[in-house]
Amino acid sequence: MFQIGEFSRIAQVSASQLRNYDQLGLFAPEKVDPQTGYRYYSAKQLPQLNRVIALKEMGLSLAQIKNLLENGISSEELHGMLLMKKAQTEQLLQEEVARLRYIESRIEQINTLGEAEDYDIVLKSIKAKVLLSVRSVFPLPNAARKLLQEMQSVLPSRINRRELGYFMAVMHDKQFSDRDVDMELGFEWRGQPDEALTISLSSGEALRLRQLPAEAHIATITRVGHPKLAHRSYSALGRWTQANGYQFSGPVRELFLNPPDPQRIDETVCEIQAPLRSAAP
Amino acid sequence: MFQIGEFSRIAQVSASQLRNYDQLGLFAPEKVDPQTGYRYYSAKQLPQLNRVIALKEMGLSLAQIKNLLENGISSEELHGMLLMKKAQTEQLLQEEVARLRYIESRIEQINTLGEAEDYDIVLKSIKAKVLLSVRSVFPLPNAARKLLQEMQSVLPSRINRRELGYFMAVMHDKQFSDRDVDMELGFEWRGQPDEALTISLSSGEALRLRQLPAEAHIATITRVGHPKLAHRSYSALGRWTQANGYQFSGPVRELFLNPPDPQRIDETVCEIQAPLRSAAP
DNA sequence: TTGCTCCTCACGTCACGTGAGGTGGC
DNA sequence: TTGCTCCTCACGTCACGTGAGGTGGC
Repeated sequence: MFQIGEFSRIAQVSASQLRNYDQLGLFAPEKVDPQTGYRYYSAKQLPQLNRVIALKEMGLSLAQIKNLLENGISSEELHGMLLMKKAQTEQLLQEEVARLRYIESRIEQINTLGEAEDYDIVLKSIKAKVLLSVRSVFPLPNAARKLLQEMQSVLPSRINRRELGYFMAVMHDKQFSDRDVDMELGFEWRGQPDEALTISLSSGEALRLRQLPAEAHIATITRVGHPKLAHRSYSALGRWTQANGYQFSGPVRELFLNPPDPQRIDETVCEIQAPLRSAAP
Repeated sequence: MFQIGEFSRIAQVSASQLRNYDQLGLFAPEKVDPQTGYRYYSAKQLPQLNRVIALKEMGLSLAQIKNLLENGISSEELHGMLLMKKAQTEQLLQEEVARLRYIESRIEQINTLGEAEDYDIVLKSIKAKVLLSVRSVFPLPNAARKLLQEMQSVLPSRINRRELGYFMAVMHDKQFSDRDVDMELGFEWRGQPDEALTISLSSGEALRLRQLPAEAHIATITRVGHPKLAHRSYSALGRWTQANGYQFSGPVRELFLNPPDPQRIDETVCEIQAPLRSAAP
């Protein structure tokens, strides 16, 4: 018979772990001295303890292990549990790989720029949404600004303010440019979907409801300042996307948390959202 | 200004997280209503929050992030921290890979045997130790047993019992067999190292102190029963080692927790220890 | 008698999540 | 007035590690 200390040295399991397992009813000493409370373990118990350790090694929780040992699980059930655990572990592994790439991309950033970027890129996901928008090709940035102004003056008389969300732009061009931009402009729509809804504008175009699909992985960067400086954020997004093993997979969106106000254009806050997919390895 | 709920939706950070960050002094709302305690955040704060999220994503703790933000860390320091974090993450990644292999080997086990093994393999590490031992080629298992008996009768008169640890065997053969086995037999030595110590045996051989090196990675299996059935454990070790991406890297050891007693030979408890190295990929 | 080992609480860890019980703004 | 959102505690999570304060065996 071994005292807890000797047994813990043999099994390479701490004494506090052994006491813990005893208390949880997971693995009890063969004998406990009723006078002193001393726990005594036998060598024969080692295989039993090793089973606990092995199951723990596979990432099962102590509660799961207890359940499993008490109910004398069948091979099929264990097989099923292990398959599930395998999937979870593969997921975790992916996350660690992503984390590692993330760190490497930051190190790379410092190595090339001499410092970190002003704004940080964060991975998110977004649900499908409906936009009340118009799509058009804008020869110059000014044309887009005029359209927004018209929307802001026309909409309040036609629409309940509470049905509108944030102002958004969807960039349908593959290349970043500020000339002849194919862009969709509008507001998130929080009201009932109504296919017939049409709001005509002076240009002859009209705002209509359009779908924006959900995206499981988007890279976002939220920046403060004049929209004409957005290209820096775009190039940061591009570098990040490549360094983290992704590719752009759809039109980039801009979500304006502070709508661009001509009076306070330098305080514009905009989240650029780039849908991603994993790059082919 | 946004209330906490709206801000949490925009940033995709839970409200309880935001309250937590506020309390920790990590990221505070721009304004707090003194009457109601309501927290109000501005859109301009998003980049600041994103910095916290980005650092968290890289696996830094909130305490580290706070420290880093408060002391306005330099690029060099950040670079250093990231390199360290990278090493840690690579380590974690390795562990996840090992865990995954471990799970896969168990699934494989069930697939081929129809059930799990009786005994579980556990990875450990061991320190260097000294053995009071004799090395010899034993034609038959019986010869080894006789040697052990002689040691047990001779040693008590020559050595203080407290200087001896467990009985061990070191298998110097590459192949598992029970004929003409090149084996080292002896006891762990807990006393002072003394090169001159020599205990002669009737065979003409002598027990001497010998070094056993430390091993960072050993696969162990602890089994109960007659030593002649050990080959099952050896083949389990072999399968496991291959499935988990290792190779044997040195002589296998057997540690007898219950010394083999002819009267109770079926109660022998023995831990088989196989030193490992990573298999070339 | 002196170490050594063991015992049982109780609390800390880490980053939140989840109520309970209550209040402010449209 | 009715929801809705917010507030502050306080406690739970998970698997131990770390004392404090005390006792048993050679």
